[in-house]
Formats: sequence, C-alpha cells, structure tokens
Amino acid sequence: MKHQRPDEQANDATDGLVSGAAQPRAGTGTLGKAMEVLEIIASSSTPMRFTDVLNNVDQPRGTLHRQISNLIEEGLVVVNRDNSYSPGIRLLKLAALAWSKNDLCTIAEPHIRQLHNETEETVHLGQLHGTEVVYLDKIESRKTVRMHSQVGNASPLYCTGIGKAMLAKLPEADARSLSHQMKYIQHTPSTLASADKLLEELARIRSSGLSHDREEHEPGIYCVAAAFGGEEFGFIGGISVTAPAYRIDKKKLKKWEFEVSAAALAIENDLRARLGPRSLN
Amino acid sequence: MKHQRPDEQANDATDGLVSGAAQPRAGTGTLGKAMEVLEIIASSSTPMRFTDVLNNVDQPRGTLHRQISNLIEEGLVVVNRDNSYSPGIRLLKLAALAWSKNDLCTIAEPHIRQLHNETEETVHLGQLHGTEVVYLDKIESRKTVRMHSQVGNASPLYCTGIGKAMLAKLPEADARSLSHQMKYIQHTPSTLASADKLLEELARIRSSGLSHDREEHEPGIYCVAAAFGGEEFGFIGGISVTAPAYRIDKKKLKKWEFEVSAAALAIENDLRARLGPRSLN
DNA sequence: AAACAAGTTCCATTATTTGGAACTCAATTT
DNA sequence: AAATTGAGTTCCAAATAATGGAACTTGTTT
Repeated sequence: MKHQRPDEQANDATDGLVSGAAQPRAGTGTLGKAMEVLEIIASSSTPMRFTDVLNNVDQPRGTLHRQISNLIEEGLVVVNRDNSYSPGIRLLKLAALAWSKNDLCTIAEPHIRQLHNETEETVHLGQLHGTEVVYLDKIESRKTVRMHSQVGNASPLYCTGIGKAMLAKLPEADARSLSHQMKYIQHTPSTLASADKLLEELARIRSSGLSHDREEHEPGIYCVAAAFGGEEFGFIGGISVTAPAYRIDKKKLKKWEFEVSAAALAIENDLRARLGPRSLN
Repeated sequence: MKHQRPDEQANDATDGLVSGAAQPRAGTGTLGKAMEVLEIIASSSTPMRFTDVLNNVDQPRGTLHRQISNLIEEGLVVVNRDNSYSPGIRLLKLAALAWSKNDLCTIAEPHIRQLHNETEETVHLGQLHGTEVVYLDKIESRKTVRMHSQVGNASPLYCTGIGKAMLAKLPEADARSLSHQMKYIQHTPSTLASADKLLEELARIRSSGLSHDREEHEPGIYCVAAAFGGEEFGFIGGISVTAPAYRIDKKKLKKWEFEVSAAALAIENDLRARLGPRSLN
C-alpha cells in the first residue's frame, strides 16, 4: 500500500515517521483547508470571532464563512453566544474512540504502570506528531489530580524529555529537518532554544539512549525519558518520569534512568511481538 | 448571525438544540463525506481495511481511496501495519483543546466536585449531541481508576439517566423526533427499548425534574440525573450520580435526588451569570 | 439618523472531486 | 510454473463543489 501524498515530489527526508502536521501549512484540498480553519479556532488562546479567524487565514470572507458553516454543521465547531467559535463536542467523541483503539496505549499501559510503581512519580506516555509530542497517557504521582488532564495535550519537542528522546531516535536527517521547523522559546534559563544547541544535545542522547529535561520547560521540573519505535514500527513514542528537582538525588536519578530505559525496551519488545514483524515494503 | 445550514428547507423541529449528528447521514459537501468516512473508521469495533470501509460507505473505490489518503495526510487517520486504519493522534490533540476551551466543563467543575463530595459516588457531566450523550467530565468514586476513562465517550439517550433527563428538557416535538431516530437495544430487562415507553418516561421526568436509570443500561447500576440548559443557552447538558444498586436505600436516594437537583440548578444559574444574558436572535 | 463595522448571501468563474475502468502486486489455486 | 483471484492503487474526462468579489443585511457606535 502506498497512500502517497498527492503533492509528493521527490521530497525531503521528513516523511514516514514524521506523521501529520502540527504547524500551519498549505492544506490538502478541501479537507486540508477546513482542518486549517479548525486548528486556528481550536488553538487560539482567546475565543475568536469571524473577523479574528479571517485575519489569521488567507481566504476571502465568503469562502471562510462557508467553511466555518460546514464545520459547524459537522459538529466540529460550535458558535458561542457572543458569536465566537469553539471546537465542538464531536472532537471529544472521536478522540475517545481514537484513544481506545490506539495499540500503543494498550500495549504500553502495563509498563508505564509498573514504572509508576517503581518510581512513585508521574509517568507520561507520548508520541511524535509533527513537531510536537502528543501525550497519550499519564499516571499521576499520588493525589488524584484532575483526571484526563494532559491526555491529548501537545508540547514542543525541544524542551521536553520525551520530545528530545524521540528526536534522537529519528534518522539524523529527519531530526535536523524538524529542528529547523520549530519555533524556539526560552521557557527557562536552561531551555535549549536553538536548533544548534538542540542538535548537540541529540548527539549526547543518541549515545546514552536517555534524555533529560533539566528544568528546560518549567523551572523546578526535572524529567528522565527514553524513546522507542522507529522505522521498523512506523512511529516513534516515548515515556518519561517527571518530578520536582528538589526531590531528586544522584542515586535516585541513576535508578530512574535504569528503570526508564528498561521500560522503553520492554515496550519496544512488546510492540514487536504484538504488532507482528514488519511487513516491510 | 445565522450560519444557516445549506440544505435547510422549512425544516423539522430538530434544530437549534440538537446539534451535530451522531448517526450516519448524508454529509455536507466534501467535508461531510470525509467525516463520514472518518466516523466509520473510528467507530468500527474491529480494525477496518480498505475493502471493509468500502463496504460500509456508498462511494466508488477510487473516490474512497483519495478520501482516505487525504484523511491520512491530515493526521486524522493512520495506517496500521496490516493495512487497517485507525483514527489518528491529531484527534486527541484537537479534543484536548476542545475540552480545555469548553465553558460548560469549566463552569460545572466546582459543582460536580461538590456533588461528588456530598455523595461520595461517581459523578458524570454530559452534553446532548445528536442522539447521544457525550460525557465531558467524570469524578470517580474512591479508588483511582483509569483516568480520562469515559471522557468523550458517547452513550445512547434512552437508557442513561443523563440522556433521559436531557431529552425531557427538550421541547416535546424535538424529543419526539429524536426518539424515533434511535436504534433501541434491550440492554437489560428494565431498558425502555421503544419510543413509546421512552416518551411515557419523559412525561414523568418532566413533572419531577429528575431522571433515574434503574439498571436500564447495565444490570446492577443505578443512577440519578438532572438536566440543565435549553433554548435560552443553546445547548443541553446533564449531571448524574451513579452507584451499584445494592448500595442505595430509600433515604440515600432521596438525599441524592435533592443534591442532584440542586447542583443542576446551580450550574444553570452559573451558566446564566457567566455566559451573559441570551443575545436572542 | 448617519456612519461604521461585522456578519451573511449571491452567482459566474474556476478548481476539485468524482467514478469508471485499467493497472499493479501479492497471495492462492490449478 | 502459470493462471486466477482479491486487494489496493492510479488515471483522466465529466460532473460537481469551492471560490472570491461584490452587494446586502444586521447590529453597534458616533
């Protein structure tokens, strides 16, 4: 099976593994345009009204109006009372189905649970999607916090443990290509906020197989991560243990590094076993 | 603002409140057709391959193939190694954004939390979507069960407490219309598995303002629910307290009925206050 | 009441989707 | 080993849906 992209033209390296798109781009036909509008509405930090959307998309008024009408009719967008738009409920339903059918979630579940038991800290499961990590699962440390928190949330690759680990697992050309597509923000003093710094770090991660978020995204938050998957599997995922920096000492860190590595390996083995050997084209 | 549906023609009663569509229907232009295919892929209980999808949709092979290719390129569908399709990660990301922006979730949160504290049982928040309830939030009783479980899940209206409560809050013509669109399944001996039985029940619910699921969906599971919202708000939602039947006695039931009613009322008041008075067209 | 802004509709032009048939590739069967 | 089937993929003229500019309606401000 090929399912070649319509516009694929002796293209760049960034392909098979680097699925989907997270950044704004030229859309695919009518569907792509609709999704572009939906993404704008969904990701704006403040509720957008018609004109706000219009200013963020390169489309004539009439066209945009019809596109939004279609999104509304499909339940993908709802109109609020002040005429602003929000993403619709139907997305929740679709996502719940997507989650329940996701092999990675099912297969990784026992392993992240065990990792959580071993470390007693918050454990994440994520997957590479465009230039972001999308979190697929999370087990909170202790206290029952807001559930479902985080699942589906997307974060940048360059400042998260899982993100860097996954990048390092990618063929170098792909990693380089992605590094240059990102918009870097210096979240904390230690954020690696440039493609060059990031690529250096990736080299280190490649040799150790482990990635660390040393308060690079949020001050005071430290995390150890490892990735799995790759060409053989058609996707890349990662897991991490996260904790407040003050709670960690050298010894604990070593222990976590070992446990995270082991869990990532175990997941990869399970994937291979459960998904069957690659039917490589 | 009107955002009239393209095909709207001196139409039926089922409109403003009964948003979106849950059942298969004729789609809206290109987007609608794409969503129809996505919905088929997402809701099938077993992984579908190309031909399986083809058999479930009224489209020629070539057309379907391109539609799926587009869905794949947009990250809404992924191809598994055995050439079957699954809904894609991007849906999770969109849903997480939708959830975080949903006013009802934010506003109802403290109330369902309080209801949970009062009853110490599982509490749900749902919203009417087509002929289904979509659950927006849930607070589990006691034990930390699988998180995010349920959020986004959809259930039928006729056999759930929230579903029936919401139907009863709808103008009678709409409720009647919806009742006839459903596919009834006798889940348990007490399921109201026909439009007639359901409509009778709705009359009872209207007079009391409270709805009960008397083991109508799952044997042994009882639930008390109430709805809020309506024409004034542009949507209908509901909350419920659920528990194993054996854990409930007359006295406890009365208490819950009171607390659920009170919470629903409180949410409705908050909605009115926070969303501002209706800018009624 | 006039001016302005925001949202909505219209329709000839243009671009995309459609759908049937032909093609490729792999897995069976003869 | 050749032939047959089934699944997936590609192609292109015809049909259909999307486009985009301008006009219109509605609601808000001066």
